[in-house]
Amino acid sequence: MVRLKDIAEKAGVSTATVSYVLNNKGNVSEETRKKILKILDELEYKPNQIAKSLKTRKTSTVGVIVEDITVFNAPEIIDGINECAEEHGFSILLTNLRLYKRIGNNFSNVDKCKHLITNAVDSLLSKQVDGIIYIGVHTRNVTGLISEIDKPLVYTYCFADSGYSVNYDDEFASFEATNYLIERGHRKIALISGLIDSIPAHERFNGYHKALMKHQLILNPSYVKTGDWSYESGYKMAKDLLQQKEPPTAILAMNDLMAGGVLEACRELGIQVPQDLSVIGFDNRECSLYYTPKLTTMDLPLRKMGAKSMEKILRLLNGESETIEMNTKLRCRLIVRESVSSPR
Amino acid sequence: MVRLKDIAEKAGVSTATVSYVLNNKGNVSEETRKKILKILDELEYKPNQIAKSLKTRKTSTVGVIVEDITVFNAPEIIDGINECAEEHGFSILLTNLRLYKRIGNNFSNVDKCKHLITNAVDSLLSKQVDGIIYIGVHTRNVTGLISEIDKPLVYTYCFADSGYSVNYDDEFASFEATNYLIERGHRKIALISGLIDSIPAHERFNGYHKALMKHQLILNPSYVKTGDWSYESGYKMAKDLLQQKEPPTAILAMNDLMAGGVLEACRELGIQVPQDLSVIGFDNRECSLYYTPKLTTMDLPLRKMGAKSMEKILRLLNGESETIEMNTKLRCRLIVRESVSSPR
DNA sequence: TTACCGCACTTAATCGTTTAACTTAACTTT
DNA sequence: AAAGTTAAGTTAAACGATTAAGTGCGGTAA
Repeated sequence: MVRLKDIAEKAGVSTATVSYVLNNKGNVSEETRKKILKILDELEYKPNQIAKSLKTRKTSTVGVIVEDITVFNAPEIIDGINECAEEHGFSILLTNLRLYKRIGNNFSNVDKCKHLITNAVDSLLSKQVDGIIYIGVHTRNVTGLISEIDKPLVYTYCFADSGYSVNYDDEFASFEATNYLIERGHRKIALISGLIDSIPAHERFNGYHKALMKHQLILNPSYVKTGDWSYESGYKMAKDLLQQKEPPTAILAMNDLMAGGVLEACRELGIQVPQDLSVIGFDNRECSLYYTPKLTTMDLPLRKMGAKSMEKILRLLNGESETIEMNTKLRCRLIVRESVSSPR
Repeated sequence: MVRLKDIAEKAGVSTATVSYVLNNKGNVSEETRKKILKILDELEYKPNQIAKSLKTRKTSTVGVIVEDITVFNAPEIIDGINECAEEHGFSILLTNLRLYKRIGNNFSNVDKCKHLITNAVDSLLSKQVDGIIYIGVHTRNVTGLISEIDKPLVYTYCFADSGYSVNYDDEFASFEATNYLIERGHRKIALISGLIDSIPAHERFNGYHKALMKHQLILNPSYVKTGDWSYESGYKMAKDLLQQKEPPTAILAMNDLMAGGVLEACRELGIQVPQDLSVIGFDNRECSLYYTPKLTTMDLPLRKMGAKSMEKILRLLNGESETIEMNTKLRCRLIVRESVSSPR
């Protein structure tokens, strides 16, 4: 291990001078600087960031808490964080809560959940991270799960009543998808919703409704079905919808899994997609590319969300809190593939 | 920020005593201990791990370098690392190389690749990680990409000629899959290989071959096709195979994507799976669950690989290098779903 | 009585940096 | 010539922990 002191001794100067050279500070003659630079290179000096951090009280490290890293979408968000962090010399201290494996899918055990989160936060703070990004699972409101901390904190992919957050614009995305179908000539557009008690389900419903209204179309309640986000529920709801006396000519599913179920139902019922029925999904999940036909779906700005979250952290650290948006909503993008056409 | 010193002052003792209480060391009377514990709790003392690390030269942090976190399988491995790390009070400093986005898929630019890795390693060493785990993309040999370091280093999901590594047993997995088909009565078993220049493709071919030999079956060269791991290549090779004069009754694809292509080819050719043709995939990728029919496939021990890698790091730190296996190969597990039956 | 031991602490050095404050010499200004 | 300024360093105190070595005291053994 080569220390600053070793460099200083070899160069015949004080550690302060070496430090000044490393940080481009203070007054150091060109001659001395060159000499030190040379020795630095020769001895392959690598600064000990731990020591530096202790003195400067900055670690250039951001703590990332993710509810479950193996859950769909989390890696892309982390990737986005990583990209922005790296550009600014920051590292990522990752904490995976493994919430699904530990408390199941219903999150009813709020206490245990809170306990896990508190532990994670404490551990990160102990390691002196400069800020924390919390990655949720989109559908949940995490208000109150993290207690006040005196470092920058940004929530992404989840909702929080207070504090900074970064999400995508569910309502607008749903509006656009519906609008796209209408502009292609569809009038009988069905919606397969996810669980009704989630915020995104509400917002997406609103977007659907607003698009209908914009074109003076009446919302037909028998065209709105509620699934539970699963493939099977999409299959089931599609059968319901398509066996009505006046079936829809298009179905907007609130995620790609349910859209997959719709496609399977169509195969069974002998309905051709997109000739007889147009289908739009949501998420641009990888599998949507391997459906037959390839699914037209909404792509989520996941990397951008990560990058934006990190950017907020950096600006917060920079004391720019006045000028930072509390809740940022990023735009989704419709990926046009093969599952939509004009109605016959 | 509450420091050890603050606790000591409030308790009327020296910082040493407080430190001894915190670390359960030294001689401290029960009375003093209780008093300190109480104050520790009252002031919500959180040790500064940076300071502790500087003194102890241990950070309880493992650096994880992943070639691309958004690539299939990486999150599960990280999850496994995380689980084991957490159990032992370790944190994960994550470095995502984003190799695909930066140098494309061919990895021909070895220099740039090496440069990125060297930077990542240096950065982690600067932050004084106790060890490093390198997560590759399975198909590659990464020998020489990381230069010698004097800390524990474990490769997983990739091959390295020297050093510690953790992988799964490709050959045995392929042997088992083939054997399963044979035991169900198949004799005409085709193989759709991935790119032939990769280590796993070789090993899986060997497993396939050995299973045939075990049952005195002759390897029929026209039953072995080489794809490039993509859905489309699976589709194309399946068409080749199925339009031969004597088509196979079963196809083993070296990944789920190509198996998906096989299923699509079957739909087009009016071939019923599994009645007319049995199909086995490899990877247990999420999409395989949404194929029609649901795909029988090989599940990879990803979490276990992560956990095992972390375990090796810990044992290496513990000075147990004598007793640690250099290359660990973990078993895969066949997931039986709906795409295999006995031949007619 | 003296020597020794163990208990329950304290003292102070240390880990590898940073940085405010100081020093010294050379140069400028009046 | 005296005073002031500047350049190019050095000194030494932090940062918040750990820990070897030291201290003082009461008890025990020879």
